[in-house]
Amino acid sequence: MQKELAKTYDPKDIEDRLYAKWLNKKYFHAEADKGRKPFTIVIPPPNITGQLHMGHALDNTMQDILIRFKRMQGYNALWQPGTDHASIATEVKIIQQLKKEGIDKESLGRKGFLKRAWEWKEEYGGRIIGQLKKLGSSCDWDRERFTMDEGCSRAVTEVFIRLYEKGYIYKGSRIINWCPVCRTSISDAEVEHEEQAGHFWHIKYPIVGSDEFVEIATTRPETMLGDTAVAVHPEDERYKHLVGKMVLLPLVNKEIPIIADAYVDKEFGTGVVKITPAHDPNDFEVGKRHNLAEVNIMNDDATINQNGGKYEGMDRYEARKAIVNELKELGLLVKVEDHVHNVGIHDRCKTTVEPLIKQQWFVKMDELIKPAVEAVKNGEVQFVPERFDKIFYNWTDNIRDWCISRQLWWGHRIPAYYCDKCGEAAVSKEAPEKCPKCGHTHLEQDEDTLDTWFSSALWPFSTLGWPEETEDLKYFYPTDVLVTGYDIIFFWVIRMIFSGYEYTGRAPFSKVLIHGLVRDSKGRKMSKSLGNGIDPLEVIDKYGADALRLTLITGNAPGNDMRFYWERVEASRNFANKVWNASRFIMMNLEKAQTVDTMGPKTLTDSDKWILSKANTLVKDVTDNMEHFELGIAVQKIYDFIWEEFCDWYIEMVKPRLYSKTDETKAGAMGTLKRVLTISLKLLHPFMPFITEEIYCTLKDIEGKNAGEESIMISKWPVYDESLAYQKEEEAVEIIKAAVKGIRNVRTDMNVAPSRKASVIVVSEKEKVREVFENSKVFFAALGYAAKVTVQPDKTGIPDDSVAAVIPEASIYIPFADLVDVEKEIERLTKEKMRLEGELKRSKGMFSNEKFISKAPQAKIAEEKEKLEKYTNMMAQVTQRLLYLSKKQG
RNA sequence: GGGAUCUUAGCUCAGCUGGGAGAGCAUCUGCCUUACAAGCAGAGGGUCAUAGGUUCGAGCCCUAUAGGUCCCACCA
Repeated sequence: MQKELAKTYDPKDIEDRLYAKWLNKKYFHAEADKGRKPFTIVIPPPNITGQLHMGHALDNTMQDILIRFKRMQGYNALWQPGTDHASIATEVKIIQQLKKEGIDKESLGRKGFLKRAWEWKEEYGGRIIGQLKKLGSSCDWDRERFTMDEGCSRAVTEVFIRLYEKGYIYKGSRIINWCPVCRTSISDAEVEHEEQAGHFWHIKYPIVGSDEFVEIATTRPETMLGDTAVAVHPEDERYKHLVGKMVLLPLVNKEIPIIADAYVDKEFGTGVVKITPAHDPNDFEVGKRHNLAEVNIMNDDATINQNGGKYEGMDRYEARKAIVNELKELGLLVKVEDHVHNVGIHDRCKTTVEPLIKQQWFVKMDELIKPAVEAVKNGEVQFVPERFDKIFYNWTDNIRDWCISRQLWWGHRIPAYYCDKCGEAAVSKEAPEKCPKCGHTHLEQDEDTLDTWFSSALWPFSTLGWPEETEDLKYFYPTDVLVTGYDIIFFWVIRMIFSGYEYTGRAPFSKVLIHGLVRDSKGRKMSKSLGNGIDPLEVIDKYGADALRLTLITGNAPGNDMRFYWERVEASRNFANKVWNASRFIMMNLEKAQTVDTMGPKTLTDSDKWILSKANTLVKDVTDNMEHFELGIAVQKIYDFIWEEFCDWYIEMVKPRLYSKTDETKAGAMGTLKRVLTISLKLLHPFMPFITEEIYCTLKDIEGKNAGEESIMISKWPVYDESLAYQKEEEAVEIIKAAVKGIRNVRTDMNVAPSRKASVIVVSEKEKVREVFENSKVFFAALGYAAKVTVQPDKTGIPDDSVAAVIPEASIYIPFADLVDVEKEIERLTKEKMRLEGELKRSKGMFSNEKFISKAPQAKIAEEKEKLEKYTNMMAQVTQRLLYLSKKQG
């Protein structure tokens, strides 16, 4: 430990060293301990492919603040860390890597591919963990987990089997979202919608046995290859007579029926819809209702398959062109309109999703979701801010079954085994020895893996040992808060909630703290393609982790997006520097005092009591804000207190006492400085862990006491102390502050050189006020640039050429013989009078309103009364002085 | 089409259950005062989007309007 603080604050000097110390001392580690109350947060596991971005930095800073706060409050705080295997993201990465080596996935085979993937995980999977450490995250790294580790995998299998046996997991041939680039199915949540400018092609389908046509309009003409009907609304008079007839599907030359279905909107397009059950979710439903054939026309890479006849092998967009051209040649293309429509794209690769019919595994959601909805309704799970429960309901109210199978290799392989001989499917933890139906001994496991969110959904309890009833699970579960961005409520939060209820019978957490996105300075999303991302590590490197953390938290309300500005980081760094230097000042004096031995008894002056009282209130307010997750407000209060009250006022007030050789209250000043600094550091620690630790530890060393406490992060969070509520002293110091401000204003107005001192005469009729000034002369003189301070009850002996600063309780006169221009002084006081007139008007207005007096709460009325008195008093003084001056002037 | 949210100082944003408008940055003025120029002391700048309503009292609650952002939704 260093004996004193370095001259200038350099985060690089301290951050890594302190983090290593914390790790070394095992401060982050938590063990189940029935004697203590737990507080648990599970980290949203970052992808192993991930690099720390601003979103992570914000998310994890918030979690670290909460966990450090609770740890200091005495909770047995566990921040459970880990990473996510991120099936698609990782698989894509590996494929890219292989491609560079000229290897393709298929030729490597499943086994070889997985070997490569695990190697990749070992090499890069820990990268983001190291970055989280740079940020200061106090995760219990001894407990680091991975969604594909043994325990989590066991949980996944367990859940799959339970749901299967309950009938909630089923395999079925349904329409799903297919990504032709990733060659896998994806869930609804993974589809983004994007408005695209497209076309509306109007096509004529000839009616069999007549010369008539029906005209249909489509945005995707290529799908006509898979049409198995044409539909009209049952009550559409225009087409009623056609229902039951057949049309000849052009190009394919197949007869398909005209059916009636209420799904068709009479007003839209031509009122006639082509039905392609295999490539459109709506048409799929219509097809089911009317027993239509499902003709799949596409291969997995979205090229046309053999069902497309001569278009076979063409890409879907090539085929579209070719088909439109041919229709035109045949005279069947009526017109082409511009049309803006929503296109589904895969959120990972931005490829246009193709709806396809495939055999997939699904989770039946309707029953499963019920307890989750109930939990949010009755408040067992609360979103912060509350409004996000609406987003939650919006999703749960329209829930559809969850497609969980993926045609990928990297992930949890589905525990279903198929008999080679009879095709029977068996779902079990281990591969069955023989087919339960025919006894055949050769079974093949399902090729598919599970949606990556299937395992993340179990994260709050799988990481604590579930399905085993471990001590950890019993003690740390349910967790307390989940902190995450609003962008993954659907993917993750909802799935964790229903999973928690289904498998553990309880909500996985009681609070969900939602934050927004960190955008660039222009308000755009940070993205790789725009190249506008800011690397948190670069910020840490330039300004320190504390500055980054402070920047991310200040001025940010839960659920709201924020913009990133370098200027704001700079401001945060400046604050860190402020704290550093104030601490340095205090330590220097503490050290000096001990050697010089001029310390008297620990007498506290008004100003000591004032700052202690302020600090005490701060403790209460900040604690309260933190309990309510108002982190931005909390840190703003700490910031203001430290900079304004503590540094700009208290430290300045205390200087004359420290520098004096005879002041008997010196020891009280020292004690107060140290005490308030300690409180401030503790309150600030969750937000700025490094700098506070460095100062705290150094401070201890100098005094040589409390050697037992070796780190601020395991020190006790301050609590409100009734005995420190010095109401009277607070008021007294506020009077002095007002007087000092008044003098400073007057001096600036008069252009008085800063070096010039003057005597100051304080006039107040009130004895108590005079007493306050007498008691505070030491620092009042220093802050008020006074050579000499006189306090008196009346205006006796005040030179005419004085300027006056008027505060509610007193008038302060400063004689500036050569400087005072009486006319100018009159002008200044007149301005002040006008201001007071305005205040008085407002105040009197309230009291002339009978309803205010009869209906407003007593406290409010008393408050207003006091103000009225103050302004009346000030008004009297200003008016008197003006009168005197103008009389004197003639 | 449904829903959420925002509109507060030049810029970016706070503003807890309604009780005299705040911060950071920027601008202007004066200071290298021995903790800090990454600083100190001051100043200017806002009919809190608009129009109504509730209330003794509205930036805050209600209604409507305008504009922005976002989410959800099967309109071919």
